[in-house]
Amino acid sequence: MSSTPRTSATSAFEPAGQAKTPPRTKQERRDQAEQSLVEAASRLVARRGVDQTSVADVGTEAGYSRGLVNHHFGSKVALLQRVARESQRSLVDVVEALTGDPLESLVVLIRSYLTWIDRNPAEARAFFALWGAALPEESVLREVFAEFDSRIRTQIEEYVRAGQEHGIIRIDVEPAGVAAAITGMLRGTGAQLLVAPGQIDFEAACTACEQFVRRALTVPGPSSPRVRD
Amino acid sequence: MSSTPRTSATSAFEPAGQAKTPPRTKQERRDQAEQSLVEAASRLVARRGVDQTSVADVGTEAGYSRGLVNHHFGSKVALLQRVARESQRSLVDVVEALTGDPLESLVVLIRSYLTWIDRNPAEARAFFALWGAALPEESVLREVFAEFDSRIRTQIEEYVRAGQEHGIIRIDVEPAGVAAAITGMLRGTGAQLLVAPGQIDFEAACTACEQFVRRALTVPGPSSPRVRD
Amino acid sequence: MSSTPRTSATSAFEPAGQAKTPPRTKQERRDQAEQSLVEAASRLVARRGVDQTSVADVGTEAGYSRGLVNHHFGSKVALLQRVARESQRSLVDVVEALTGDPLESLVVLIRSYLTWIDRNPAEARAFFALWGAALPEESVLREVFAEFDSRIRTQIEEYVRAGQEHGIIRIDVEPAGVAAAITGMLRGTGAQLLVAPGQIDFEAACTACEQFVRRALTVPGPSSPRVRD
Amino acid sequence: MSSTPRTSATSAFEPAGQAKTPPRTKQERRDQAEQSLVEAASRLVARRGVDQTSVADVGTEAGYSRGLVNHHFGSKVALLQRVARESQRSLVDVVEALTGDPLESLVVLIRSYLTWIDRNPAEARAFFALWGAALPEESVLREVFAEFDSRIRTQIEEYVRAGQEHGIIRIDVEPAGVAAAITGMLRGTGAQLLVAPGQIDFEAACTACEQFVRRALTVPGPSSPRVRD
DNA sequence: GATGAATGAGATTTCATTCAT
DNA sequence: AATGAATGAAATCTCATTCAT
Repeated sequence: MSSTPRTSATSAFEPAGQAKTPPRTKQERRDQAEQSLVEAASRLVARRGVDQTSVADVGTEAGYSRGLVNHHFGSKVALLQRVARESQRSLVDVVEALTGDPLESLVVLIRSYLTWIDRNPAEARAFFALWGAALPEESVLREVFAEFDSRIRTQIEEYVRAGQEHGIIRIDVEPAGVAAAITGMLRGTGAQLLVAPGQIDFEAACTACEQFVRRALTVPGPSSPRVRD
Repeated sequence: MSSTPRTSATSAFEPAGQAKTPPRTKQERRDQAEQSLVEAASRLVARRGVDQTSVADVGTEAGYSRGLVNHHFGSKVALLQRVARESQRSLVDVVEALTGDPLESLVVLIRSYLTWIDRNPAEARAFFALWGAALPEESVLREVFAEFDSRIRTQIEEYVRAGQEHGIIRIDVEPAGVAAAITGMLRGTGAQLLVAPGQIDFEAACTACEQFVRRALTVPGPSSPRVRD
Repeated sequence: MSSTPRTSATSAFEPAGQAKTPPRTKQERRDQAEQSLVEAASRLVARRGVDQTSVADVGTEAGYSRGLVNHHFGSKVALLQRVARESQRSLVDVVEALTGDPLESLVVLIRSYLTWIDRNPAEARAFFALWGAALPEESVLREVFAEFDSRIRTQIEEYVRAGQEHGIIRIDVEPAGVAAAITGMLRGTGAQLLVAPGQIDFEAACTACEQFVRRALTVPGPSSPRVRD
Repeated sequence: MSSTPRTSATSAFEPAGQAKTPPRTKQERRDQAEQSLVEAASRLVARRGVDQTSVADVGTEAGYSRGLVNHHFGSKVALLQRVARESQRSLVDVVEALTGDPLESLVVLIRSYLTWIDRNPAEARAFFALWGAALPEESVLREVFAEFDSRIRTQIEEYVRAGQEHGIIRIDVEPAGVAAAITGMLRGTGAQLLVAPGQIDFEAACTACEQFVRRALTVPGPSSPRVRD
């Protein structure tokens, strides 16, 4: 997945699709079991939520026994944190794969991310369910997502700053604020797609988000006031 | 808008703060108890999340007995749906109170909403925790939020359409898409404020959101290409 | 109901059918409410059993409030004992109404009782549900039914003894044993009718019970060995 | 029959009495725990009734933890159905072990069954308490007992029919009706023994039941009109 | 490495009862 | 007389975790 990030941002969101062939060594078996458990947990979290998913169910869903989660991860919290981190991979991959024109990169990011949600609703829902579970004050997942959000914003911030340095992005915007707004727009729009899949016109929402970013950041041309779109 | 607390929209964000005096009639007692339970549930959901909040805790937090929630609401789900609906009131109130210039109204909406979150983090966190809990596929809260999100988007959509009819908002934007993008931006930015309160510069994020909307929707002036901001 | 016992044993099992006209005096209102509660309890016990019937449900089913049962009866146990006693009335009435030839009376009793069950399955089921609840060692209803069963058996025993004195019933049967066997046969056959209504041929079962009693008790004729039936 | 404990029918009424030694394999542990739980449930149901027996009590009574019933049976209903089925074994065993003269077999059945009740009042009371709990319309146990009663009646019916074919039982009786009457007599008489143990003369009741069956079914002899008894 | 038997804390819910209205 | 708000005990069931196999 992350080995071909150049071809297209969207390709980073393609399903992994590894075949489940019986591995040889103990370490491979161990890794395979853990991976199966993480994926099973992701499916169940997407379906029922964090607290309605039991470790026994995860073991069974993965095709193993009720006790395997604790055997491998020690506790439910550890499993969830692992699942949360894995569920962030898609966004990290796409953000880190952005190249070229900083402004265009941000526009591509928006479409890539929303397209990933649209095409991988199960994985996306798992991510959002975990993120939603991180919102209460005492959530054990809060730190995981606080760190992660921070990294994403920092990346976007750097793109904005680079664009400003290259004269591609207006200098009268605050990079940190823009990063927060873009990240928020992606999350909030994605969440709406998942809460009511049929009610939102994906293309219209995606286009609007792109317009927001492009028009807000494009340097106003002195002669041609028409913003390209 | 947040500087003029007299308007009804802003007042909707003020804490309720009614004193708990022993009421006379049965109906008053009933109403008071239910209100106390809803507020207690809101506090606990903000703190611990939906599933880590027990109905017994809610009763105790409200100053009553463990069994009162079921006496009044019949089930935990019914209570949560009630809390979810009440937690939406603030946003509904502010959206419905918007008047005057459609574009300015939308900009005001953004600042009002984010300011409300910044100033009422407990209530806001309750709302977001419930919203997060609505994301899994089988969540009993999904329908409540699907309906609610839809209403909010419809309101915003109407503002956009009105602005287009009055020549204040560009006609090359899709009202439904813009509504989804704005709603998403508010939700996602608000959520980030709650996940990592210290890491986000509220003013910068708020300003960026305002810029996104104003620049994306403002009709490009023929003589003065500089978009005001 | 008990005012016309002579016409036919079966008539004693007819439904009471009193109209529920608003009564005048307080005492009448009180009696009417209690009667309504007892009947409601009977219906609910027949439907759901003793422990699955709550006093609140009884009040509601009777068309009153949740609290009326405790207001009138003080406790659930007191209500149940009252319902149990009322549910025994039908059998008591029919047993006490028997007249004429003792052997024929017993045969009539059998058909009357089983017919009552067949025609009043709701009331009958209430009686049997209460009787079933009396079987555990520590049941609060045990004494009520022990007394009642004893009275029924004593009545039957007297019929048998009277028949023996008149030379109509064989003297080589033990009246007490016969009374227990007849009572048991009625109860056990009735219970089967209620457990699996469709599976039992009422007429065949009833006839068999009659044959059992008639043939077991009839004095063997010296010249005509054929037992009449 | 009860004087010859070697026959399999009677042995079915003997207490199980296996010692509780710690088993080796998981399967043995599982079976042992389940058996202990079923027996504990039987004891408690006999003592307090179905609804007054909690699954936690069953676990404790069996010498295990509160949660084991749900671990093994999943629900209280499943446990009760299992207990009901096990409690029927004694009667099934004795009915299926009957051999030889059909009429005498039925007479033996009566004494065997009532004797079992008299000697094993705890197990018998459990069976009857469950049977009593099956009488309400919506009881989850109804089907279990409907099936069971049907099987018993069918067995008895076949005996009657066989007796008629061999000329041992009168042909002017309906086998199905007789089966219902005999089953009912056993149940109802047994129940009375349990409701008021001291008030019933076991021997007299048992003898009366035997007389009922023998005299009702015996083919009237042409030369010797005296029915033997 | 993997299983699953067993535990016991804790969740939701039901409900008999008390008592103020 | 009647209502129903409120309580708190107790029920069933879920489940993370421990541990023997």
